[in-house]
Amino acid sequence: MSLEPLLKGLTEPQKEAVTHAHGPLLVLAGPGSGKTRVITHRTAYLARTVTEPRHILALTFTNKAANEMAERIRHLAVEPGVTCCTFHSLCARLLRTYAGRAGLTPNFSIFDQADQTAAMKQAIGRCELSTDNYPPAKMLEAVSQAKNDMVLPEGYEAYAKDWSARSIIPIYEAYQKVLAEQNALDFDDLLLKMAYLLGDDAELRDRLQDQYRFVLVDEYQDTNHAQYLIARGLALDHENLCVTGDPDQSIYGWRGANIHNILEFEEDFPKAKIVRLEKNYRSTPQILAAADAVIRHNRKRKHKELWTDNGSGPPVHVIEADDAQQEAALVAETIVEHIEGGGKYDDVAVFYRINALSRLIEEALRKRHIPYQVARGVSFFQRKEVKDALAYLRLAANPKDRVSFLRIVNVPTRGIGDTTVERIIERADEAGLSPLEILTDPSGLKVSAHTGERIAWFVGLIGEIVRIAADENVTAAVRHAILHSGLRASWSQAKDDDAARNADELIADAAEYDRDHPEGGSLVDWLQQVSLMSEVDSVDSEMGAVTLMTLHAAKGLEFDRVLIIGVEDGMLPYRRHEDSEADMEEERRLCFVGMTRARQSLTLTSARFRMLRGRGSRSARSVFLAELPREQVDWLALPSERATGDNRGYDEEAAEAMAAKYADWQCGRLVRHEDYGLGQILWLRPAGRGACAGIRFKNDGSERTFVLEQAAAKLQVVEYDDSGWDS
DNA sequence: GTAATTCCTATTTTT
DNA sequence: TAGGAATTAC
Ligand SMILES: Nc1ncnc2c1ncn2[C@@H]1O[C@H](COP(=O)(O)OP(=O)(O)OP(=O)(O)O)[C@@H](O)[C@H]1O
Repeated sequence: MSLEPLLKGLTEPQKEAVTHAHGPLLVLAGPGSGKTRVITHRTAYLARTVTEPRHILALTFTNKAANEMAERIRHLAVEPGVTCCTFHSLCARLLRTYAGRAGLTPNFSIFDQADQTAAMKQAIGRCELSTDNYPPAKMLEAVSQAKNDMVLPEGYEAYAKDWSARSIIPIYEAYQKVLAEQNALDFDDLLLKMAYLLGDDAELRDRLQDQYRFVLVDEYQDTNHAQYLIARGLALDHENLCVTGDPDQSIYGWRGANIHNILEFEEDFPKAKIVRLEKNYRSTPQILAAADAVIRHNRKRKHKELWTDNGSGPPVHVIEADDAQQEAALVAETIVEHIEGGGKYDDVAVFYRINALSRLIEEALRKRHIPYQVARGVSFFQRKEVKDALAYLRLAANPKDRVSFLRIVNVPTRGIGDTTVERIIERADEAGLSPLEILTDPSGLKVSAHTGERIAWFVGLIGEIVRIAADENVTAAVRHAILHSGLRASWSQAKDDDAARNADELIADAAEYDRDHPEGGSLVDWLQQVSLMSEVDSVDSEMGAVTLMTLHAAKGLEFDRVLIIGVEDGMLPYRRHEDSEADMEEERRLCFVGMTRARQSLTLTSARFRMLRGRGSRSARSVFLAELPREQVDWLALPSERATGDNRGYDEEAAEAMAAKYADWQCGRLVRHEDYGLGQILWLRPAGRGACAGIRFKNDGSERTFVLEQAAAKLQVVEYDDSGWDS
């Protein structure tokens, strides 16, 4: 196969990026402009001209994206050998291969959220602190943030913003110790350890640079500092690093993603070539115009032109429903009409800001017999029964995994109760051994003969799993764990059919793994794959079903018809508490990402009233709806059936009037207040018949809230000043 | 040591 | 509202 077809379907700038083989390259472009396509074709091009497949590393944001890319690369007549995966799986693989250099053993466990919480509780306990004053979730958040910034406990003092933040140093230290003792890493450790290893071990760095002579990173705007160091470390000398991304689609700031990685790429790599793609191949002009109108309201951005040749489509739809049930029914109705018009279920996706919103939609779809799939890859593996089954396997793979041990020593109940477990743990801590090692030789444990028997049986079971995993395959080990642990029996006794079904699904997953890895597969590797699963991985775009997922999970995907639900003030933009403020710019980018997934038709819906957290709440119109180009949008505001008169935020005329009156008021704009001086608008939101604004003042750095109608006399907008990024 | 009950709280987004 | 955690009864 010649190179011809590889380059044929590309525009000039795309071709430029694909064929610019050596040196740093930044592809900076808006949605649907073919960034992922460039990465794919470039990989194929490199593999077939200047290097071999095994010397190419392509990093993606999700496993699904990695698999799809691998598939497309194959279709471009490239021999196998390209490494195509996420940062996390790359690091996990390398850390296993070079475990010794990183001070690990190759069978380390990877701790997910629940495991991390368990480990954190242990750590807090060891510090003799209470989880009341030091909530594990909060502690983990702080630790994760530090790790994303490559800060170790030793460096935390300088990193901590204030005195009180330092109080977590001993907890952070203890947490790391707890993980190390169990031969476990959390998600962030995978990146952090790899980044440090690359920085410290020049020999390894050279070796890896020689292995990966060309590095490509998609969705670069959402990489964190550790990922940045890894990418840079792998390309330090050859500088064959190609990154693509769109600052307007950075939506993981809350997880430590650093938008400056992409903004400062040129400074990091002065020799960088920059390619901009401005033509959108995905969406209709109507969708692009609407998305652009919204994202324009972000002040901290550089505008990018985006145009399309695509034919005109229907106007963007807005549906303002009375309540969430009605909204869900209308979504279902829209989908039914789509099918009656000859469309397919596959073409349709429903996005929402938080997972909880999927429920009503699911109900409505079921009522109309609409097939659907929910992107919930991860939560399957977080189900109690699945985690229980996995704990047996993880313990078999890594006997030091105390979290897994504690999870299932007595699940299902087998007569190894709290007192016995306490004694085991005590002994383990004294002897510096793992609980399982203590049980292997329980002579020093003062337990009854009966308990001793149970213990011996348990140790035997784990041993069997180890043997089966080594001699047979993963499927057999999983099946053995579920069957012989008594888990299956306990579920059928409790008539828990769901649990049994999920266990079967787990076995099926293992079977698929065994099929895909006729050789070279292992329990450790399967467990790793399971741990690093991403949310969208389970989505099948050809299964004849409507797809439901969060806006975050939608990144990088595309659908003919997109519906975004819950576009209400407080939901999108999301506000956690009534009085907290959303990161408006990131919320707006999230909305933008969702909108730009649509090829043909885009519908935004909202509900004036919805039940949430067990109580009802009313909400005002989202600013993002107000930012849409009114004249180009087909707007349907359903009349309120509730004659309470209590939907102030939705008073049409008031909203219109407010929009006109405060047209100049936008986030990021500078304002002057008679008393406080110069300030910047941090956020705006409708309130009653007017608007509320949060403003940070330059003089004293204070943040104050104003009701605009009341403050109008003292507060005014400073004339337009495009101060861009540094404002 | 186990099972049942109540209570009680936490719910953004995810690798 | 729903899930887990703690408390209570057996
Ligand atoms: N030169 C081209 N000719 C025809 N179609 C193209 C071309 N480039 C891209 N496309 C199509 O446009 C769509 C979007 O491409 P792609 O997913 O690569 O964009 P992207 O920039 O990565 O998007 P996003 O940032 O929104 O995820 C895809 O369906 C792709 O096939």
